[in-house]
Amino acid sequence: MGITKTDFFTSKQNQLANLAKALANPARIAIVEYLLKVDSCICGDIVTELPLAQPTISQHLKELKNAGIIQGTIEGKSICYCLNADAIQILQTFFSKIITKVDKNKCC
Amino acid sequence: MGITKTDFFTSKQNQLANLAKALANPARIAIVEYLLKVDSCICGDIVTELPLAQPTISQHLKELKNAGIIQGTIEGKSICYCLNADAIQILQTFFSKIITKVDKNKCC
DNA sequence: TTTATATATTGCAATATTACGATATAATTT
DNA sequence: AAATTATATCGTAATATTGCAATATATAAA
Repeated sequence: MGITKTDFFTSKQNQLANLAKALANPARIAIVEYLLKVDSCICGDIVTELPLAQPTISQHLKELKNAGIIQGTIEGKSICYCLNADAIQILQTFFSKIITKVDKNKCC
Repeated sequence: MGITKTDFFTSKQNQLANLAKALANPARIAIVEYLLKVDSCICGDIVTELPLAQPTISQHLKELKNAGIIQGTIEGKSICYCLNADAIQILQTFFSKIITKVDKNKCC
């Protein structure tokens, strides 16, 4: 069909999948890395930094914002974006738990 | 277009995006969580566990395996799957670095 | 060797994603 | 107010993803 069976999974599973989906693109990884480096910036800075058109960057920022990975604050005629550690913490916790719990000896 | 501009990004950025993409689906999150619980299992166990058809589970397992998140070992007529902590470690390291480096005071 | 069991592959329909040109919106500057 | 600057939205084409029925493959059991 092409539609994920969201209803059959828990809200936690859907939350993790949505956060992962927001980062499932190299341009959005690059945006996150850039924001980590400069702490905060405006959309135009990213357009200059990455080899993608302005509407494309704007769309990627929207997806990161919808997922809660970044936040945007209106500052005059531009919008200041920065990372939201809380959302990334959810992913970090999930992967940390896996790392500590995986028992290589019980693997096949 | 619908095609990611892979060539314009670093291999590290593409690697992180591909790992995230492998987990960007609640069914695959559920598979990972199930594998974490039972340490290892066969495809049929997951088909019983999740509300998806056998070909769909098989496809999800293939994607997780291609991304390096799980490994499969042939055991007679079935295939034993388990988590590969190394791949998940890459994501964990990335997110840990973000968490420790994000400076909330420099946010907008 | 026929049958059963376990998983993978193929083919397809429905939907989602990626990218961008054109254009809209909204605040700033002149 | 008109021009400029910064970002968002719309529309669209190309491609990718999701899910499954049908079928193929491959090993084990009878």
